[in-house]
Amino acid sequence: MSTDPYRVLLAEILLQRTPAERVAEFYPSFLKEYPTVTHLASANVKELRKLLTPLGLQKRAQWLIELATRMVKEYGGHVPDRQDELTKLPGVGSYTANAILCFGFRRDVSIVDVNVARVLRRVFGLQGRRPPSRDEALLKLASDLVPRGSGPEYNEALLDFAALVCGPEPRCGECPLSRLCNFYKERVVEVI
DNA sequence: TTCCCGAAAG
DNA sequence: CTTTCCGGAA
Repeated sequence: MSTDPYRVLLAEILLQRTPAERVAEFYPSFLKEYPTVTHLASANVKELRKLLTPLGLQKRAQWLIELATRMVKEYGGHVPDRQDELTKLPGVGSYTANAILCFGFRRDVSIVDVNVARVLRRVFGLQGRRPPSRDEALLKLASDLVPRGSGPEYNEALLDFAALVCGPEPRCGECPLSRLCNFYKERVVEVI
């Protein structure tokens, strides 16, 4: 796992509303073109946009350049390591900021995307259908669950679990959590 | 058609 | 609060 905050930032911006598998396909070429914050800050908008074409959301080209430019000017060419500073940057919301803090700086913060939210709601029997970023109860729960010292490993596992096992169509038959999952219990009752 | 490791703008 | 950004695979 890459722990260079810049690489994490770049990856997380590319992953927004974009399948991880397709990002993985193009990420190496991005990193080769723009290996550091400084390279990205002086990037050509049109070239960057061309690289982004197969991934969609081309606003990200403008975001990335402004982002890098401001990191050079305001943070000495480094990625800031505070949530409030990160979310001031274009294209960086609460989710992306937490992902950078976790995977780039090894902070034990929670990372709650729509998939993780689905898992937590199922397991703990929560109702919410609001966006995860505004569901305070869910965020509190998610935060309390992060094991001290293992934030990155825990979050990566949870993300993968949400994608591979507890997806939109849950695979309860091969799920190790079914015994303690509220959703599974309700489901069994439903079948009977 | 929906969905993808969201954020900004309206 | 809702819409828009965005292409491509399933």
